[in-house]
Amino acid sequence: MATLQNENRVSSPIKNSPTAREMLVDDQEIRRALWALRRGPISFRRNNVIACEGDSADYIFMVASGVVRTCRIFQNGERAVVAFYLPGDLLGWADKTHSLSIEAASNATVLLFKRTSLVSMATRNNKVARLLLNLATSELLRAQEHATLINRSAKSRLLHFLSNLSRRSGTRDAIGLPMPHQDIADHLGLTIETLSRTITHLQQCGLVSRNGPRGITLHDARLISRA
Amino acid sequence: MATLQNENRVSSPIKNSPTAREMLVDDQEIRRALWALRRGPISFRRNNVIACEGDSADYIFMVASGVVRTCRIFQNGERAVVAFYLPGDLLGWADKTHSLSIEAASNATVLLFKRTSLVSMATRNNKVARLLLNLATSELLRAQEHATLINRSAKSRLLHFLSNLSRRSGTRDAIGLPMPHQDIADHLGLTIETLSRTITHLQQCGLVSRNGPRGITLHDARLISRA
DNA sequence: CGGCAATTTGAAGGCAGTCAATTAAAGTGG
DNA sequence: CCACTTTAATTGACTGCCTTCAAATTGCCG
Repeated sequence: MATLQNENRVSSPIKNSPTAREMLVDDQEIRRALWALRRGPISFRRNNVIACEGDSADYIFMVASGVVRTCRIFQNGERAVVAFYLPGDLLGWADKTHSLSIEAASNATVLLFKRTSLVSMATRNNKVARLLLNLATSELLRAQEHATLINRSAKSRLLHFLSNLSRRSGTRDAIGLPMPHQDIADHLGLTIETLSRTITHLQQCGLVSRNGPRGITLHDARLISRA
Repeated sequence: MATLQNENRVSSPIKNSPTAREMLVDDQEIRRALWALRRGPISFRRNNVIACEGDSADYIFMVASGVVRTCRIFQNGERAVVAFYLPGDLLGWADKTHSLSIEAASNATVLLFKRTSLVSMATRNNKVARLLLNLATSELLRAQEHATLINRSAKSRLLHFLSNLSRRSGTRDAIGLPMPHQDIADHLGLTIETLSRTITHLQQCGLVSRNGPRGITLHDARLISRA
């Protein structure tokens, strides 16, 4: 399909950014140092609010299990899901207050870190400093990458999302979508109807197949970033 | 115009994030410390490439004058302008290589900072550490804010862009657009035709007025974030 | 003044949105 | 375990916003 090959980049520029999980596994020393600062884990059920827009951003969160989303609600009731966070991801960077609400997209458990503690530890341990900078940088890259979807078709947006999710969650083929279609639609700037139709379309193109409404298998290996 | 009021947020959650310029002005000590590390300034003419996608990200850039843009080119020749950077802004955060090309959107001069030098200085001076973290955080917020435009109308996108540009450039009313329409269109995910039509539309609504093709005056004070 | 680039305006078509109805799945209580 | 309720997902017909293609106009710089 010509449109497809043209619209989608085969390579992923994010591949050089190790996930939080990878970096933490790499360095036991840092893990132990950070572990001493943690609060939690705290459990949240799906759709529970972890932090509100405007709340003081005293804590940084790390997803331990499940999926967490950041949202903005507009005055007309529309919602934008800015990002999803998977186990190992760190979220909640902000200067003073959270600019987005933080919510559990599935049942989830999260760890809390006092922001000032992280910063002061970073000034004593430059491995921690590099880790934090890398984490912030990789989240910036993800956000910028997501922003490039603004002028792309529904098909492109969905393929981008699926291959990203596949890579980040570490599964090479079958993806069990851990969040409802409405969340994905609000993340990609589509309606749930268009999302459903686009999945069907990709299926007809032979790019994906479905295992029930929440199960999707990516077929085209080019769409899966090589680890 | 009901649609307008509903679609656009009156408040800007970014207002709490000081710009690089403000923070640098605030603290002479940090300014002097960083100034010692600078290379440059280097001048670039409009459309000159400052760094290519894939280049080793050894240096962080600070805009001294003019406007710098970060871009991605797709295989079909389409371009996405991910962000614009104004004087005082820091850009080029990356793990190992730049994931976007960095180009001069107008004639511009930039300063260079060796990334490893910045990081090691941050581990010695926690004011510098906080500065860097704040700068990275505020850029993350801008990128996330931009990503929320993905499901909004052309009018919303343009108003968002204009009020942001007005606030960041420090001008309260008349904005001299420092970049061509094509750059703005590629940034907002629109065509230049739609951009032009949308400007005309805003003018007919009485929200803006024009002083020539590059000059725009915002009328509705609600759209200008209060400093 | 001439030539080129940038912007504006017009007309027609396409992709995604809206509205509405159906089907499937998940949660609840008996 | 099954009937019932509620939520989530799919499919269809139609509308609308933005794009595409084309042409005219303006502005800039030699």
